[in-house]
Amino acid sequence: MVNHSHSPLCDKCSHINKIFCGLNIGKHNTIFEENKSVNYKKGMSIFSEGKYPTGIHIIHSGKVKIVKIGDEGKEQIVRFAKTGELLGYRALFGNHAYKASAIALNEVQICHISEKKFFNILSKNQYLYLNLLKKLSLDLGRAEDTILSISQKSAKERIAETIVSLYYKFGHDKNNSIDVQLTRKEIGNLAGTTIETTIRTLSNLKKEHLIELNGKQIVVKDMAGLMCTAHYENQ
Amino acid sequence: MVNHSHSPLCDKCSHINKIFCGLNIGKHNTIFEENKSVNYKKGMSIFSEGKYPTGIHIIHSGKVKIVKIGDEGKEQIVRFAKTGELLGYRALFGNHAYKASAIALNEVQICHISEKKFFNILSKNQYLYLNLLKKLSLDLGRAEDTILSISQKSAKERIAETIVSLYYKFGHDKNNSIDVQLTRKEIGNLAGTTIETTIRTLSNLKKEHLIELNGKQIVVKDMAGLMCTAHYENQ
DNA sequence: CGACCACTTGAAAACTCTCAAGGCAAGTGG
DNA sequence: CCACTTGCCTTGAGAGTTTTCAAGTGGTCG
Repeated sequence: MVNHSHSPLCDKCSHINKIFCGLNIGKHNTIFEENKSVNYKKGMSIFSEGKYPTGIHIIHSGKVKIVKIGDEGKEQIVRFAKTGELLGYRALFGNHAYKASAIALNEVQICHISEKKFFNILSKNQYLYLNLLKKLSLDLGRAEDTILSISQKSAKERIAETIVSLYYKFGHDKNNSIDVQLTRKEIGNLAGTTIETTIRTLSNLKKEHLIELNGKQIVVKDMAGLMCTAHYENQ
Repeated sequence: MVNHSHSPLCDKCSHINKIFCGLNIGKHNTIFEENKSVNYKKGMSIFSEGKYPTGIHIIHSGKVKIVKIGDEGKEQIVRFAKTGELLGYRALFGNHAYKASAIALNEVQICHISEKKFFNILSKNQYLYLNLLKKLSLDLGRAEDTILSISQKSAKERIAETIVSLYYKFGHDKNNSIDVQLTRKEIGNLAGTTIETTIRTLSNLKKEHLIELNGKQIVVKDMAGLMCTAHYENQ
Protein backbone atom coordinates (compact mmCIF):
# COMPACT_ATOMS: atom_id res chain seq x y z
CA MET A 1 0.00 0.00 0.00
CA VAL A 2 2.61 2.50 1.07
CA ASN A 3 5.58 3.43 -1.02
CA HIS A 4 8.65 4.25 1.05
CA SER A 5 11.02 6.34 -1.00
CA HIS A 6 14.48 7.14 0.23
CA SER A 7 14.59 10.40 -1.61
CA PRO A 8 13.70 13.20 -1.39
CA LEU A 9 15.11 13.60 2.07
CA CYS A 10 12.80 15.69 4.05
CA ASP A 11 15.02 18.58 4.88
CA LYS A 12 12.97 20.07 2.11
CA CYS A 13 10.13 20.26 4.58
CA SER A 14 12.00 22.87 6.49
CA HIS A 15 11.46 25.33 3.68
CA ILE A 16 7.78 24.75 3.19
CA ASN A 17 6.77 24.41 6.76
CA LYS A 18 5.73 27.53 8.59
CA ILE A 19 5.86 25.95 11.98
CA PHE A 20 9.44 24.81 11.71
CA CYS A 21 10.64 27.79 9.74
CA GLY A 22 12.64 29.30 12.53
CA LEU A 23 14.94 26.34 13.09
CA ASN A 24 18.49 27.01 12.04
CA ILE A 25 20.04 25.00 9.25
CA GLY A 26 22.15 22.81 11.46
CA LYS A 27 19.20 21.70 13.46
CA HIS A 28 17.14 21.09 10.37
CA ASN A 29 19.45 18.41 9.29
CA THR A 30 19.34 16.57 12.55
CA ILE A 31 15.57 16.57 12.44
CA PHE A 32 14.95 15.52 8.94
CA GLU A 33 17.98 13.70 7.63
CA GLU A 34 16.91 10.32 8.94
CA ASN A 35 13.33 10.69 7.91
CA LYS A 36 11.93 9.25 4.77
CA SER A 37 8.94 10.68 3.05
CA VAL A 38 6.05 8.35 2.43
CA ASN A 39 3.72 8.60 -0.57
CA TYR A 40 -0.01 8.17 -0.32
CA LYS A 41 -2.38 7.91 -3.23
CA LYS A 42 -5.76 9.59 -3.30
CA GLY A 43 -8.13 7.98 -0.80
CA MET A 44 -5.42 6.35 1.31
CA SER A 45 -5.42 7.09 5.01
CA ILE A 46 -2.40 8.64 6.70
CA PHE A 47 -3.74 7.82 10.12
CA SER A 48 -7.03 6.51 11.42
CA GLU A 49 -9.52 7.41 14.12
CA GLY A 50 -9.01 5.19 17.15
CA LYS A 51 -5.35 4.38 16.50
CA TYR A 52 -2.61 5.74 18.73
CA PRO A 53 -0.11 8.27 17.44
CA THR A 54 3.58 7.43 17.29
CA GLY A 55 4.70 10.88 16.27
CA ILE A 56 3.64 13.70 14.02
CA HIS A 57 3.21 13.96 10.30
CA ILE A 58 4.25 16.82 8.07
CA ILE A 59 2.62 17.22 4.71
CA HIS A 60 5.48 17.47 2.30
CA SER A 61 3.12 17.94 -0.59
CA GLY A 62 -0.53 17.37 -1.34
CA LYS A 63 -3.91 17.89 0.24
CA VAL A 64 -5.51 15.99 3.08
CA LYS A 65 -8.96 15.89 4.60
CA ILE A 66 -9.48 15.28 8.30
CA VAL A 67 -12.64 13.26 8.80
CA LYS A 68 -14.64 11.76 11.60
CA ILE A 69 -17.06 8.92 11.17
CA GLY A 70 -20.56 9.38 12.54
CA ASP A 71 -22.91 6.81 13.99
CA GLU A 72 -24.20 5.43 10.77
CA GLY A 73 -20.80 5.42 9.16
CA LYS A 74 -21.39 8.77 7.57
CA GLU A 75 -18.21 10.70 7.04
CA GLN A 76 -17.80 14.22 8.36
CA ILE A 77 -14.96 16.44 7.18
CA VAL A 78 -13.86 18.58 10.07
CA ARG A 79 -10.83 20.24 8.54
CA PHE A 80 -8.41 20.27 5.63
CA ALA A 81 -4.65 20.39 5.64
CA LYS A 82 -2.23 21.06 2.85
CA THR A 83 1.44 21.29 2.03
CA GLY A 84 3.51 22.47 4.95
CA GLU A 85 1.01 21.68 7.68
CA LEU A 86 1.46 19.34 10.62
CA LEU A 87 -0.91 16.48 11.29
CA GLY A 88 -1.62 14.39 14.33
CA TYR A 89 -0.06 16.62 16.95
CA ARG A 90 -3.38 17.06 18.68
CA ALA A 91 -3.66 13.41 19.64
CA LEU A 92 -0.05 13.52 20.74
CA PHE A 93 -0.55 16.50 23.06
CA GLY A 94 -3.94 15.35 24.23
CA ASN A 95 -2.34 12.00 24.95
CA HIS A 96 -5.13 10.00 23.40
CA ALA A 97 -6.00 8.05 20.28
CA TYR A 98 -6.62 9.90 17.05
CA LYS A 99 -10.13 11.26 17.11
CA ALA A 100 -10.27 11.65 13.38
CA SER A 101 -8.70 10.14 10.29
CA ALA A 102 -6.52 11.86 7.72
CA ILE A 103 -7.26 10.89 4.12
CA ALA A 104 -5.25 11.91 1.08
CA LEU A 105 -7.24 14.01 -1.39
CA ASN A 106 -4.62 13.63 -4.09
CA GLU A 107 -1.04 12.37 -4.35
CA VAL A 108 0.43 13.17 -0.94
CA GLN A 109 3.93 12.96 0.48
CA ILE A 110 4.24 12.79 4.24
CA CYS A 111 7.21 13.02 6.56
CA HIS A 112 6.98 11.43 9.95
CA ILE A 113 8.78 12.57 13.08
CA SER A 114 8.71 10.22 16.04
CA GLU A 115 7.16 11.32 19.29
CA LYS A 116 10.46 11.18 21.10
CA LYS A 117 12.28 13.21 18.51
CA PHE A 118 9.46 15.69 18.24
CA PHE A 119 9.37 16.41 21.95
CA ASN A 120 13.11 16.58 21.93
CA ILE A 121 13.02 19.26 19.26
CA LEU A 122 10.27 21.08 21.13
CA SER A 123 12.27 21.20 24.31
CA LYS A 124 15.10 22.92 22.49
CA ASN A 125 13.04 25.33 20.44
CA GLN A 126 10.64 27.18 22.61
CA TYR A 127 9.18 29.27 19.82
CA LEU A 128 7.87 26.05 18.32
CA TYR A 129 5.50 25.87 21.24
CA LEU A 130 4.20 29.29 20.38
CA ASN A 131 3.78 28.36 16.74
CA LEU A 132 1.85 25.26 17.69
CA LEU A 133 -0.28 27.14 20.19
CA LYS A 134 -1.06 29.67 17.52
CA LYS A 135 -1.94 26.99 15.02
CA LEU A 136 -4.20 25.22 17.50
CA SER A 137 -5.81 28.50 18.48
CA LEU A 138 -6.63 29.28 14.89
CA ASP A 139 -7.95 25.78 14.26
CA LEU A 140 -10.14 25.99 17.34
CA GLY A 141 -11.42 29.36 16.23
CA ARG A 142 -12.28 27.96 12.84
CA ALA A 143 -13.99 24.95 14.36
CA GLU A 144 -16.11 27.24 16.48
CA ASP A 145 -16.99 29.31 13.43
CA THR A 146 -18.12 26.10 11.81
CA ILE A 147 -20.32 25.27 14.79
CA LEU A 148 -21.93 28.67 14.48
CA SER A 149 -22.49 28.27 10.75
CA ILE A 150 -23.95 24.82 10.89
CA SER A 151 -26.21 25.75 13.77
CA GLN A 152 -27.59 28.96 12.47
CA LYS A 153 -27.31 29.10 8.72
CA SER A 154 -29.43 27.57 5.98
CA ALA A 155 -28.07 24.99 3.59
CA LYS A 156 -27.61 27.60 0.90
CA GLU A 157 -25.69 29.93 3.18
CA ARG A 158 -23.48 27.11 4.38
CA ILE A 159 -22.67 25.92 0.89
CA ALA A 160 -21.85 29.44 -0.25
CA GLU A 161 -19.66 29.78 2.81
CA THR A 162 -17.99 26.46 2.09
CA ILE A 163 -17.07 27.62 -1.39
CA VAL A 164 -15.59 30.83 -0.03
CA SER A 165 -13.56 28.85 2.52
CA LEU A 166 -12.26 26.46 -0.10
CA TYR A 167 -11.29 29.39 -2.29
CA TYR A 168 -9.16 30.88 0.47
CA LYS A 169 -7.83 27.64 1.86
CA PHE A 170 -6.69 26.07 -1.39
CA GLY A 171 -6.29 29.08 -3.62
CA HIS A 172 -7.30 29.38 -7.24
CA ASP A 173 -5.92 29.89 -10.73
CA LYS A 174 -6.18 33.03 -12.83
CA ASN A 175 -9.73 32.08 -13.84
CA ASN A 176 -10.78 31.88 -10.19
CA SER A 177 -11.13 28.14 -10.45
CA ILE A 178 -10.66 26.70 -6.95
CA ASP A 179 -7.54 24.58 -6.64
CA VAL A 180 -9.09 21.47 -5.15
CA GLN A 181 -11.30 18.73 -6.50
CA LEU A 182 -13.99 17.48 -4.20
CA THR A 183 -16.98 15.29 -4.87
CA ARG A 184 -20.46 16.70 -4.36
CA LYS A 185 -20.76 14.40 -1.38
CA GLU A 186 -17.63 15.89 0.20
CA ILE A 187 -18.85 19.41 -0.36
CA GLY A 188 -22.17 18.43 1.15
CA ASN A 189 -20.67 16.97 4.23
CA LEU A 190 -18.39 19.98 4.64
CA ALA A 191 -21.50 22.10 4.61
CA GLY A 192 -23.34 19.64 6.81
CA THR A 193 -25.98 18.61 4.33
CA THR A 194 -26.84 15.83 1.88
CA ILE A 195 -25.53 15.29 -1.60
CA GLU A 196 -28.89 16.09 -3.18
CA THR A 197 -29.27 19.39 -1.38
CA THR A 198 -25.70 20.23 -2.32
CA ILE A 199 -26.34 19.58 -6.00
CA ARG A 200 -29.53 21.58 -6.02
CA THR A 201 -27.90 24.45 -4.19
CA LEU A 202 -24.82 24.52 -6.41
CA SER A 203 -27.22 24.62 -9.34
CA ASN A 204 -28.98 27.61 -7.84
CA LEU A 205 -25.74 29.43 -7.17
CA LYS A 206 -24.83 28.84 -10.79
CA LYS A 207 -28.19 30.20 -11.94
CA GLU A 208 -27.51 33.29 -9.88
CA HIS A 209 -24.18 33.66 -11.72
CA LEU A 210 -22.20 33.42 -8.49
CA ILE A 211 -20.25 30.35 -9.59
CA GLU A 212 -19.58 28.29 -12.67
CA LEU A 213 -19.43 24.50 -12.61
CA ASN A 214 -17.28 22.31 -14.84
CA GLY A 215 -17.51 18.87 -13.37
CA LYS A 216 -15.66 18.99 -10.06
CA GLN A 217 -14.10 22.30 -10.93
CA ILE A 218 -15.78 25.23 -9.21
CA VAL A 219 -15.14 28.68 -10.62
CA VAL A 220 -15.99 31.69 -8.51
CA LYS A 221 -17.65 34.31 -10.73
CA ASP A 222 -18.87 36.73 -8.09
CA MET A 223 -17.05 36.56 -4.80
CA ALA A 224 -18.87 39.52 -3.30
CA GLY A 225 -22.19 37.96 -4.15
CA LEU A 226 -21.10 34.64 -2.70
CA MET A 227 -19.97 36.23 0.53
CA CYS A 228 -23.20 38.11 0.73
CA THR A 229 -25.17 34.91 0.22
CA ALA A 230 -23.05 33.26 2.88
CA HIS A 231 -23.24 36.19 5.26
CA TYR A 232 -19.53 35.72 5.38
CA GLU A 233 -17.79 37.67 8.11
CA ASN A 234 -14.38 36.24 8.86
CA GLN A 235 -11.49 35.89 6.55
CA MET B 1 -20.42 47.32 37.20
CA VAL B 2 -17.30 45.53 38.32
CA ASN B 3 -16.36 44.96 41.90
CA HIS B 4 -12.61 45.03 42.48
CA SER B 5 -11.82 43.30 45.72
CA HIS B 6 -8.36 43.36 47.20
CA SER B 7 -8.81 40.06 48.90
CA PRO B 8 -8.75 37.17 48.38
CA LEU B 9 -5.34 37.33 46.80
CA CYS B 10 -5.27 35.04 43.90
CA ASP B 11 -2.56 32.71 44.98
CA LYS B 12 -5.58 30.61 45.75
CA CYS B 13 -5.86 30.05 42.04
CA SER B 14 -2.71 28.06 42.09
CA HIS B 15 -4.43 25.31 43.98
CA ILE B 16 -7.52 25.09 41.84
CA ASN B 17 -5.90 25.55 38.50
CA LYS B 18 -4.76 22.45 36.71
CA ILE B 19 -2.71 24.32 34.19
CA PHE B 20 -0.61 26.16 36.71
CA CYS B 21 -0.48 23.33 39.19
CA GLY B 22 3.16 22.53 38.63
CA LEU B 23 4.53 25.94 39.53
CA ASN B 24 6.49 25.92 42.73
CA ILE B 25 5.29 27.95 45.69
CA GLY B 26 7.81 30.73 45.31
CA LYS B 27 6.81 31.40 41.77
CA HIS B 28 3.14 31.27 42.62
CA ASN B 29 3.47 34.29 44.74
CA THR B 30 5.22 36.33 42.12
CA ILE B 31 2.48 35.54 39.67
CA PHE B 32 -0.54 36.17 41.72
CA GLU B 33 0.33 38.46 44.55
CA GLU B 34 -0.22 41.64 42.60
CA ASN B 35 -3.39 40.45 40.97
CA LYS B 36 -6.81 41.28 42.21
CA SER B 37 -9.76 39.10 41.60
CA VAL B 38 -12.75 40.67 39.91
CA ASN B 39 -16.33 39.66 40.57
CA TYR B 40 -18.93 39.31 37.86
CA LYS B 41 -22.62 38.83 38.36
CA LYS B 42 -24.73 36.48 36.29
CA GLY B 43 -25.05 37.76 32.74
CA MET B 44 -22.04 40.08 32.86
CA SER B 45 -19.42 39.68 30.20
CA ILE B 46 -15.81 38.96 31.11
CA PHE B 47 -14.62 39.78 27.64
CA SER B 48 -16.37 40.46 24.35
CA GLU B 49 -16.13 39.31 20.77
CA GLY B 50 -14.19 41.83 18.70
CA LYS B 51 -12.21 43.34 21.58
CA TYR B 52 -8.49 42.78 21.90
CA PRO B 53 -7.05 40.74 24.74
CA THR B 54 -4.72 42.32 27.26
CA GLY B 55 -3.88 39.14 29.04
CA ILE B 56 -5.51 35.97 30.21
CA HIS B 57 -8.27 35.29 32.68
CA ILE B 58 -8.41 32.55 35.25
CA ILE B 59 -11.73 31.50 36.67
CA HIS B 60 -11.27 31.65 40.38
CA SER B 61 -14.79 30.45 40.97
CA GLY B 62 -18.00 30.17 39.01
CA LYS B 63 -19.24 29.07 35.62
CA VAL B 64 -18.86 30.82 32.30
CA LYS B 65 -20.32 30.33 28.85
CA ILE B 66 -18.33 31.14 25.72
CA VAL B 67 -20.66 32.47 23.06
CA LYS B 68 -20.50 33.75 19.53
CA ILE B 69 -23.12 35.97 17.98
CA GLY B 70 -24.58 34.89 14.65
CA ASP B 71 -25.78 37.02 11.79
CA GLU B 72 -29.16 37.82 13.21
CA GLY B 73 -27.81 38.42 16.65
CA LYS B 74 -28.63 34.89 17.71
CA GLU B 75 -26.33 33.65 20.40
CA GLN B 76 -24.41 30.40 19.99
CA ILE B 77 -22.72 28.76 22.95
CA VAL B 78 -19.53 27.14 21.74
CA ARG B 79 -18.06 26.04 25.04
CA PHE B 80 -18.29 26.27 28.81
CA ALA B 81 -15.60 26.96 31.34
CA LYS B 82 -15.61 26.58 35.08
CA THR B 83 -13.52 27.05 38.18
CA GLY B 84 -9.83 26.62 37.50
CA GLU B 85 -9.93 27.07 33.76
CA LEU B 86 -8.15 29.70 31.70
CA LEU B 87 -10.00 32.05 29.39
CA GLY B 88 -8.90 34.19 26.51
CA TYR B 89 -5.55 32.58 25.79
CA ARG B 90 -6.65 31.62 22.32
CA ALA B 91 -6.97 35.19 21.13
CA LEU B 92 -3.64 35.92 22.77
CA PHE B 93 -1.82 33.12 20.98
CA GLY B 94 -3.67 33.61 17.73
CA ASN B 95 -2.78 37.27 18.01
CA HIS B 96 -6.21 38.52 17.11
CA ALA B 97 -9.36 39.96 18.65
CA TYR B 98 -11.56 37.75 20.77
CA LYS B 99 -13.71 35.67 18.48
CA ALA B 100 -16.23 34.93 21.16
CA SER B 101 -17.52 36.48 24.37
CA ALA B 102 -17.35 35.04 27.86
CA ILE B 103 -20.50 35.51 29.93
CA ALA B 104 -20.90 34.68 33.60
CA LEU B 105 -23.52 32.01 34.26
CA ASN B 106 -23.54 32.70 37.97
CA GLU B 107 -21.44 34.66 40.46
CA VAL B 108 -17.94 34.48 39.01
CA GLN B 109 -14.55 35.56 40.31
CA ILE B 110 -11.85 36.11 37.73
CA CYS B 111 -8.13 36.71 38.04
CA HIS B 112 -6.37 38.52 35.26
CA ILE B 113 -2.75 38.07 34.26
CA SER B 114 -1.32 40.60 31.85
CA GLU B 115 0.00 39.48 28.50
CA LYS B 116 3.53 40.46 29.39
CA LYS B 117 3.50 38.65 32.68
CA PHE B 118 1.86 35.62 31.19
CA PHE B 119 4.45 35.21 28.47
CA ASN B 120 7.12 35.83 31.02
CA ILE B 121 5.81 32.99 33.14
CA LEU B 122 5.51 30.78 30.08
CA SER B 123 9.10 31.35 29.08
CA LYS B 124 10.26 30.14 32.47
CA ASN B 125 7.93 27.17 32.78
CA GLN B 126 8.09 25.06 29.72
CA TYR B 127 5.64 22.47 30.95
CA LEU B 128 3.02 25.20 30.91
CA TYR B 129 3.26 25.12 27.15
CA LEU B 130 2.49 21.44 27.19
CA ASN B 131 -0.46 21.95 29.50
CA LEU B 132 -1.85 24.64 27.26
CA LEU B 133 -1.28 22.57 24.14
CA LYS B 134 -3.06 19.71 25.80
CA LYS B 135 -5.96 21.93 26.82
CA LEU B 136 -6.28 23.38 23.33
CA SER B 137 -6.05 19.92 21.81
CA LEU B 138 -8.89 18.70 23.96
CA ASP B 139 -10.99 21.77 23.24
CA LEU B 140 -10.43 21.37 19.52
CA GLY B 141 -11.37 17.71 19.75
CA ARG B 142 -14.55 18.62 21.54
CA ALA B 143 -15.39 21.32 19.03
CA GLU B 144 -14.97 18.80 16.22
CA ASP B 145 -17.21 16.36 18.05
CA THR B 146 -19.79 19.10 18.22
CA ILE B 147 -19.51 19.69 14.48
CA LEU B 148 -20.14 16.02 13.91
CA SER B 149 -23.13 15.99 16.24
CA ILE B 150 -24.81 19.04 14.86
CA SER B 151 -24.26 17.89 11.31
CA GLN B 152 -25.44 14.37 11.60
CA LYS B 153 -27.72 13.97 14.55
CA SER B 154 -31.39 14.77 15.02
CA ALA B 155 -32.57 17.38 17.48
CA LYS B 156 -33.52 14.68 19.96
CA GLU B 157 -30.14 13.01 19.76
CA ARG B 158 -28.36 16.32 20.16
CA ILE B 159 -30.39 17.35 23.17
CA ALA B 160 -29.82 14.00 24.84
CA GLU B 161 -26.13 14.39 24.08
CA THR B 162 -26.13 17.91 25.47
CA ILE B 163 -27.58 16.66 28.74
CA VAL B 164 -24.93 13.97 28.99
CA SER B 165 -22.20 16.54 28.33
CA LEU B 166 -23.55 18.92 30.94
CA TYR B 167 -23.71 16.08 33.42
CA TYR B 168 -20.03 15.32 32.95
CA LYS B 169 -18.85 18.89 32.56
CA PHE B 170 -20.56 20.35 35.59
CA GLY B 171 -21.13 17.32 37.76
CA HIS B 172 -24.22 16.47 39.76
CA ASP B 173 -25.48 15.97 43.28
CA LYS B 174 -26.41 12.67 44.91
CA ASN B 175 -29.81 12.76 43.19
CA ASN B 176 -28.13 13.06 39.79
CA SER B 177 -29.35 16.61 39.45
CA ILE B 178 -26.98 18.42 37.08
CA ASP B 179 -25.01 21.17 38.77
CA VAL B 180 -25.77 24.02 36.38
CA GLN B 181 -28.84 26.10 35.68
CA LEU B 182 -29.45 26.94 32.05
CA THR B 183 -32.49 28.38 30.37
CA ARG B 184 -34.32 26.34 27.76
CA LYS B 185 -33.01 28.74 25.21
CA GLU B 186 -29.41 28.10 26.26
CA ILE B 187 -29.91 24.36 26.14
CA GLY B 188 -31.44 24.76 22.72
CA ASN B 189 -28.62 26.76 21.35
CA LEU B 190 -26.09 24.36 22.82
CA ALA B 191 -27.85 21.64 20.91
CA GLY B 192 -28.20 23.84 17.86
CA THR B 193 -31.97 24.06 17.85
CA THR B 194 -34.81 26.38 18.85
CA ILE B 195 -36.33 26.88 22.24
CA GLU B 196 -39.61 25.26 21.22
CA THR B 197 -37.98 22.14 19.87
CA THR B 198 -35.89 21.98 23.04
CA ILE B 199 -38.95 22.16 25.26
CA ARG B 200 -40.83 19.54 23.31
CA THR B 201 -37.82 17.25 23.26
CA LEU B 202 -37.11 17.63 26.97
CA SER B 203 -40.77 16.76 27.52
CA ASN B 204 -40.39 13.63 25.46
CA LEU B 205 -37.23 12.60 27.30
CA LYS B 206 -39.15 13.04 30.52
CA LYS B 207 -42.03 10.91 29.22
CA GLU B 208 -39.51 8.23 28.40
CA HIS B 209 -38.27 8.38 32.03
CA LEU B 210 -34.75 9.32 30.97
CA ILE B 211 -34.77 12.62 32.83
CA GLU B 212 -36.81 14.50 35.41
CA LEU B 213 -37.47 18.24 35.17
CA ASN B 214 -37.91 20.63 38.08
CA GLY B 215 -37.82 24.08 36.56
CA LYS B 216 -34.28 24.62 35.38
CA GLN B 217 -33.03 21.64 37.32
CA ILE B 218 -32.46 18.58 35.18
CA VAL B 219 -32.20 15.23 36.91
CA VAL B 220 -30.74 12.31 35.03
CA LYS B 221 -32.83 9.23 35.73
CA ASP B 222 -31.43 6.82 33.18
CA MET B 223 -27.95 7.67 31.97
CA ALA B 224 -27.60 4.53 29.88
CA GLY B 225 -30.86 5.28 28.15
CA LEU B 226 -29.83 8.88 27.55
CA MET B 227 -26.52 7.84 26.06
CA CYS B 228 -28.27 5.36 23.89
CA THR B 229 -30.70 8.01 22.68
CA ALA B 230 -27.76 10.31 22.03
CA HIS B 231 -25.66 7.61 20.39
CA TYR B 232 -23.07 8.87 22.79
CA GLU B 233 -19.58 7.59 22.12
CA ASN B 234 -16.98 9.79 23.74
CA GLN B 235 -16.60 10.61 27.37
C1' DC C 1 -20.35 -3.89 -23.59
C1' DG C 2 -21.53 -4.09 -18.79
C1' DA C 3 -20.58 -2.58 -14.23
C1' DC C 4 -19.76 1.05 -11.49
C1' DC C 5 -19.52 5.54 -9.75
C1' DA C 6 -20.71 10.18 -9.37
C1' DC C 7 -24.02 13.26 -10.59
C1' DT C 8 -28.77 14.89 -11.33
C1' DT C 9 -33.78 15.51 -10.90
C1' DG C 10 -38.45 14.81 -9.05
C1' DA C 11 -41.84 13.96 -5.58
C1' DA C 12 -43.25 12.70 -1.16
C1' DA C 13 -42.21 12.41 3.63
C1' DA C 14 -40.22 13.98 7.77
C1' DC C 15 -38.41 17.07 10.58
C1' DT C 16 -37.79 21.49 12.49
C1' DC C 17 -38.91 26.19 12.62
C1' DT C 18 -41.94 30.02 12.94
C1' DC C 19 -45.72 32.30 14.58
C1' DA C 20 -49.29 32.84 17.83
C1' DA C 21 -51.25 32.45 22.21
C1' DG C 22 -51.37 31.49 26.99
C1' DG C 23 -49.51 30.18 31.71
C1' DC C 24 -46.67 30.86 35.62
C1' DA C 25 -43.54 33.04 38.88
C1' DA C 26 -40.89 36.92 40.34
C1' DG C 27 -40.38 41.60 40.75
C1' DT C 28 -42.22 46.57 40.61
C1' DG C 29 -44.97 50.42 41.63
C1' DG C 30 -49.12 52.42 43.21
C1' DC D 1 -51.92 44.10 49.03
C1' DC D 2 -53.05 44.13 44.28
C1' DA D 3 -52.53 45.20 39.42
C1' DC D 4 -49.04 45.25 36.11
C1' DT D 5 -44.91 44.10 33.76
C1' DT D 6 -41.36 41.05 32.49
C1' DG D 7 -39.04 36.90 31.51
C1' DC D 8 -39.24 32.24 30.79
C1' DC D 9 -41.71 28.23 29.82
C1' DT D 10 -45.22 25.62 27.25
C1' DT D 11 -48.35 24.09 23.58
C1' DG D 12 -50.57 24.04 19.01
C1' DA D 13 -50.78 24.43 14.15
C1' DG D 14 -49.18 25.61 9.79
C1' DA D 15 -45.23 26.70 6.87
C1' DG D 16 -40.93 25.81 5.13
C1' DT D 17 -36.76 23.52 4.51
C1' DT D 18 -34.26 19.53 4.04
C1' DT D 19 -34.05 14.67 3.71
C1' DT D 20 -35.28 10.44 1.83
C1' DC D 21 -36.45 7.51 -1.73
C1' DA D 22 -36.67 6.46 -6.50
C1' DA D 23 -35.25 6.76 -11.00
C1' DG D 24 -32.35 8.04 -14.64
C1' DT D 25 -28.12 10.10 -17.00
C1' DG D 26 -23.35 10.21 -18.35
C1' DG D 27 -18.69 8.97 -18.12
C1' DT D 28 -14.92 5.65 -17.11
C1' DC D 29 -12.63 1.34 -16.86
C1' DG D 30 -11.74 -3.46 -17.34
